[in-house]
Amino acid sequence: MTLDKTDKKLINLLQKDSKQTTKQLSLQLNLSVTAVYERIKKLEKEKVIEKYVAIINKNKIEKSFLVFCHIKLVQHSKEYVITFEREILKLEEVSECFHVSGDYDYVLKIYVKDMDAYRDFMVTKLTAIKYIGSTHSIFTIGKVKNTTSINV
Amino acid sequence: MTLDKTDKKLINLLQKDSKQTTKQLSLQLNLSVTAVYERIKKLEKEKVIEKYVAIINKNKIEKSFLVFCHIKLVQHSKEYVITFEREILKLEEVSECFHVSGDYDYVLKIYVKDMDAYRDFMVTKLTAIKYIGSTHSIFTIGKVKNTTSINV
DNA sequence: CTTGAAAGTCGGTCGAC
DNA sequence: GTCGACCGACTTTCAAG
Repeated sequence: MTLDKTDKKLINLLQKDSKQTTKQLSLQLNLSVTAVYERIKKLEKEKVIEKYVAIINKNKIEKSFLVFCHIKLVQHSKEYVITFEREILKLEEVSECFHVSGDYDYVLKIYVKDMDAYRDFMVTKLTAIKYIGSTHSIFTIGKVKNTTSINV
Repeated sequence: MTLDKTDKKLINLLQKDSKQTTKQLSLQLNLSVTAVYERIKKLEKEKVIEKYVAIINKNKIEKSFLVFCHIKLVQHSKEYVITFEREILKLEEVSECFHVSGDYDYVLKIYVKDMDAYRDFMVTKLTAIKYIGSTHSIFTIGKVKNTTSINV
C-alpha cells in the first residue's frame, strides 16, 4: 500500500490523538468528512493502523520505575531461544523485549513500582527462567521524551 | 486517587483496545453503561488516562529498523544537560529518551527505515548535537514483545 | 475527490434509587 | 456508588456529480 501526503498527515494526527472526530480531522486535512472516513477505514483494513489504545500515566498506577535490562543467554541453541522467549511473554512487568546485536542478546523494558519491586521481580521471576547467562540493568532516573508515535 | 479492582480491570481493557463501546466494556465488567462511563471520565479527569492514540504498524511505514542508542555527555554540567535534552526533543526519529544510571547517561529508542537511514541520522542529526562524548548503538534483530500497556 | 441525506449507534446528561 | 431513559451528536452508508 502506498501512502500519499494526506495519509501520512492523517496517521500523524491519529498517533497524537485518536479520539478526534472525523469532522475535526477533515478541517485539519482540508478534506470532506466522507473522504477522511474512507481513508481511515482503508488504513485500518490494510493494517497500517494496528489498534487504538489508552495511554496510562505510570506515576498514577505505581509503575513509575523503569528499567532497561540486558540479558545474555548461556547458549544460542534454538531450544534455549524458544524457551526464553516463551517465558518472557508471560511476564507482565516486561512491556517490551527485543532480540539485539552486541554483547547482550536481549533488551527488556520493565515497569515496576520501585527498586524493591524490581529486586523482587529479578529474583523471583526473571532469574527463574532457564538459560539466562548474565544480566545488566540500567535504571532510568529521568524521562526526556516518551512517545508512542513515529513521524511518517 | 485510589483505584479499585474494577478501575484496574477497566484500565487494562482500555490499554488493549480503546475503541470498545461503553456497552462492550460494561459487559466485561458486569456494570451498567453509565457506571462505566463515569469511571472512564474520572480516570480521564484525574489524568490516569493520559490520552488515546492509534498504534501504527512500523513495517508498513518504512520505520522497521529499531536502534537503542546509549549516549554519554562530555560533562554533566547543567548547561550541557539542558542543551542536549532540548535538541533531542526536536529529533522526530527519537521516540523515547531516558536519563539513566550507569556507564552512559542516556538511552534513546530510535525508529528509522534501515541501516543506511540510521547512519545518516547519526552523522547529520545526532552527532551534530553539542556535548556528546560517546555513543553506543544496539541494533534490534527481532521483536519478542512490544506493547504500550502496563498491567495494573 | 465532493456534497447531502438518511439510518443507526453511541456519548453524555438526567432524575431516581 | 448504582441504574434506565432520553436526546443530540456522531459514525456509517449511500446516491449523485
